[in-house]
Formats: sequence, C-alpha cells, structure tokens
Amino acid sequence: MGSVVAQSQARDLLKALADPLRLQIIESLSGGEKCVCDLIQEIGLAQSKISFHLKVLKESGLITDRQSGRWVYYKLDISALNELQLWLKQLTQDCQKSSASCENNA
Amino acid sequence: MGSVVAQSQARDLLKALADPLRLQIIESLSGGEKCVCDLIQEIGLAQSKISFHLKVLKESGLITDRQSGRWVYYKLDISALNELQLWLKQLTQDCQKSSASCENNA
DNA sequence: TTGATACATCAAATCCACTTGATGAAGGCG
DNA sequence: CGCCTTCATCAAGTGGATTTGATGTATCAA
Repeated sequence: MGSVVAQSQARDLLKALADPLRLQIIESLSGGEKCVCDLIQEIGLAQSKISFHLKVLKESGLITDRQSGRWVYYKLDISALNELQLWLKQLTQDCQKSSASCENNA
Repeated sequence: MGSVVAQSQARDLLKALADPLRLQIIESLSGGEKCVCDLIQEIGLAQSKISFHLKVLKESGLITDRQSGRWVYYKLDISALNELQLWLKQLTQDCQKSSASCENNA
C-alpha cells in the first residue's frame, strides 16, 4: 500500500532473478547481446536447461529476444532493472520515513 | 568477475526476497519495527509459517531481531537493501557500457 | 507454582520449480 | 530435396523448499 512500483511486478522480477543459473545468464548478458549458443558455451550446460531459464527470464520482462536467421539473440531490458531499483529505493525510503527504527549501521 | 558487489550475496538476498509471503513481511516491516504477533495479525497466517519465513529473512541479513520480554521484534536492515541496490546499479552500468545493445526504451 | 502468552522448532507431508533426455520446428547450406 | 544446425518444447523424474500440526522453551501474571 502506497507503493508506486507494483509489488506484483517486483515479485515477478525477484522470482526470476532468484536462481543461480538465471543469475549467471543475467550477468553474462550484462556484457551485451548474445545468442543461445554463446550462452551454452559460456555456461557449459545443457541447451534445454538454458532455454528453459531464458523463457522464465523473458516472461518476467528482464530480457528480450530477437531472431536472426537460425539464431536467437537475447539481451537485458534495462527498464526492468530500473523498475526493481525503484522498488528498492521506495522500500528504503518508506523504512527511513516510518521511524528511526530501521537498521542504519555505517 | 568485475563485480564489486559479490554475486553470491546478491543471490542470497534475491532468493530470500523471491517468496510472496516474505515479500509481504518485508513490505510490512518497511512501515517500522514489528513483533511476530503484529505480523501474524496483519498477514493472517499460521504462526509457524510466519516464524519460518522470518528465519529465512534473518539468515539472509535482510532483517534483524530484538527480544523484549515475551516479544521478539523484527525490522528491516537497510544496509542489505543498499547492497542489492548497488548490485543492480552495477548491472545496468555494465550493460550500458558493454554496447548500445541493451534495451533502452523510454 | 500454575497457567497463559509469544515465539521457535521439529518431523512428516506436500508442492512446485528445476532437470533430464528426447522430440519437434524452422532456417540455411549443399 | 536432404541434411545439418539452432533453438523451443515436452513428459517424466528428482529434489529442495514450503506447509502443517504438534511440541518445546521462555517470559510474565496471578
């Protein structure tokens, strides 16, 4: 309540990010657009596994895809990352506003 | 590689946040410190369930607890939220740096 | 001390996301 | 066309996270 960034969207993004393999994919894509075969080589895991997690990430809105010939290229969608940053910022602001009770070490 | 904020820590925080009930708890605690009984009333679920998720959140470092008499009070630890914000910021920066290939709609 | 409240913890059951291996679809090359 | 490559999708199996209900512990009041 009172949150500008929808909690449901934040939840979806967080859920998509909360997997070690998907996090690897995300960090790899932070280096730029890549096709599935690139990711398979870099990460060194089964193709079906990579595709499965790419689908989850795509459905969450964190990445987008683009087909070119036989290849499908994936890249991060910065706007989704920004949504999450905004949600976090709100959370900390709400917390600081509510009282002096939030942890504020260093 | 090249990340200032440890990926492992980000992973733990994301995993802790990636649960609907824990997210409810987090957003509730953004309103200030609360005891378990407050959370039980607000959320309306079994006490053991609440306690279980509080433990997960505490182990991730997202919340801290403080006992006072019969009550145990929980509150957000803003430094953990800041860690996650920093990690996100790095990710977007890496992405923008890597090329013009990252989604940058509006 | 007795009983009530607040909370943690446990074992068993359940659930669901992930993995695995195989198959399918679509594009490109000869 | 026939074949290879790239990738998506599927059904079944697996494992770990979550739920449930009960029990344990500590504090406080009477």
